[in-house]
Amino acid sequence: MLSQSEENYLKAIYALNFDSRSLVATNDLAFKLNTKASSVTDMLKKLADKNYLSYQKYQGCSLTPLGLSKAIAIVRKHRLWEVFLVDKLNFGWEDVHEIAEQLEHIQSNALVDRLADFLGNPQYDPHGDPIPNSKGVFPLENEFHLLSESSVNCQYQIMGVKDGDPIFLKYLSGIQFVLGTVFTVTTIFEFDNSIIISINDNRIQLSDHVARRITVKPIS
Amino acid sequence: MLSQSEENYLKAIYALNFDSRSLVATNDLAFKLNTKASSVTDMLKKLADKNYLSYQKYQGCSLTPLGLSKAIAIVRKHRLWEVFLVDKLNFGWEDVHEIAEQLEHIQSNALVDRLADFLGNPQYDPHGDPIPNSKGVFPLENEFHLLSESSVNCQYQIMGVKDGDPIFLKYLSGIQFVLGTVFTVTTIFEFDNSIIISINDNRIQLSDHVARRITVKPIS
DNA sequence: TTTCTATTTTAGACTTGTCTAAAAAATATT
DNA sequence: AATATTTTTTAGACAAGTCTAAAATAGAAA
Repeated sequence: MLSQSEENYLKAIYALNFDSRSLVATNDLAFKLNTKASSVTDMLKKLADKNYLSYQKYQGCSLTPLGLSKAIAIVRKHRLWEVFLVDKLNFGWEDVHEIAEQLEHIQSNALVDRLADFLGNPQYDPHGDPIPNSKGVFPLENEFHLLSESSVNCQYQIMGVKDGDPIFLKYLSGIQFVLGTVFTVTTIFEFDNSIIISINDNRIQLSDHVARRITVKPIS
Repeated sequence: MLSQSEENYLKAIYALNFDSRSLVATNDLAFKLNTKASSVTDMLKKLADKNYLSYQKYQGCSLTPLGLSKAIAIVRKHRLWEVFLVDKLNFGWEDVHEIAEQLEHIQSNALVDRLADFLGNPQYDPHGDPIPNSKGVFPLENEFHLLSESSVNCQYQIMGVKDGDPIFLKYLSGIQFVLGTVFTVTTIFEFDNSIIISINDNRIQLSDHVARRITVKPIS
């Protein structure tokens, strides 16, 4: 059985390295978890002892299959609860992250599975992030890509936002830029990668910073 | 802000003494919380410092208004989540307590209030326990109960029938047993729970089967 | 009223998760 | 290659919450 802290570490390691390409650095984890590197070192030793991750002094860590499955289970819970909060309780999508951070630690397999059924086994959460099934398998990937990789004069639909910051989300809602919105890329400025899009005749300029955090789907 | 442990202590004190009649003993709390008396003493000091309860060495404790309102808020959350689990996720009412014990600690006023709305602001949980509203006020108790739970020599008025079967209703009218009828319980036979009532000097025997389907109100 | 017993508190220790400050290792710079 | 810088670990401390064992108190019995 994992403590909430331990679960948060596994989730953070997964988030920093979900493609399992390289090792996760102690400092990066400390930053992500808003804690100190020395605390991270202590926890990594403990989780390595429990076989949730492999860890070599000074080299960083990576999840074992056991740790990975735990991390994915937590992600599944988090995203299902977000769907519940938005779809059933009518929360705004920018307000649900903090509550889901708490709900994701509730321990009960039956609860998660029944919740998923109740919600109609959704494949994506309100931010457009994929929800793994009870076996940890993610829905098949589609042709989504980042807005920062879009092309001039193409039409796209916004499918997800890769940043939970409420201020950012509020900014997007403010400019009518919400999940499902259809728009056209009008201009791309090479020198800073900022882009101009048009949403029903409104032209809006978005920085590269913003464009890198938005997932879009090309419209046929 | 209260820790989960602190919340559990407040809830346990409330449960042991919700009529605020007397002081709660350290040992009783230790038993209820499945912990040791020494741990309880430590926590009582801390909660008294924070003004959630009043505590005198060797005398026991009782909740302050602040502590009481916190305890009631936790009870509200617990019972609302139980309704959610049973009504929406189709859990059996005997399986929900453990999960609700976890959910009751989720911190978000908006969540509780929206959950209550979503559930239709229920007044009772699946076990029949009353659910306080967001201000901590419990639903008005009505003194109705089943005729099968009546006492000998008490006078009652019939308030409802929990069975729509026309033959049953016809039988009741036949013995003058209609809504509003006042009667006295004369005898209760322990061996089969059948009872004898008298309606203006007529004595009538009713089976437990019948008594379980009739709601009564005690007369002053 | 004194003694016995049950309850409660204190004292000191342990675990978890965190911290600061200093030491060690890895990496970058010159 | 030697030095400087950054990253990471160690060492030691602290708060929360718990425990055991011993001491203090309250209430009951003699």
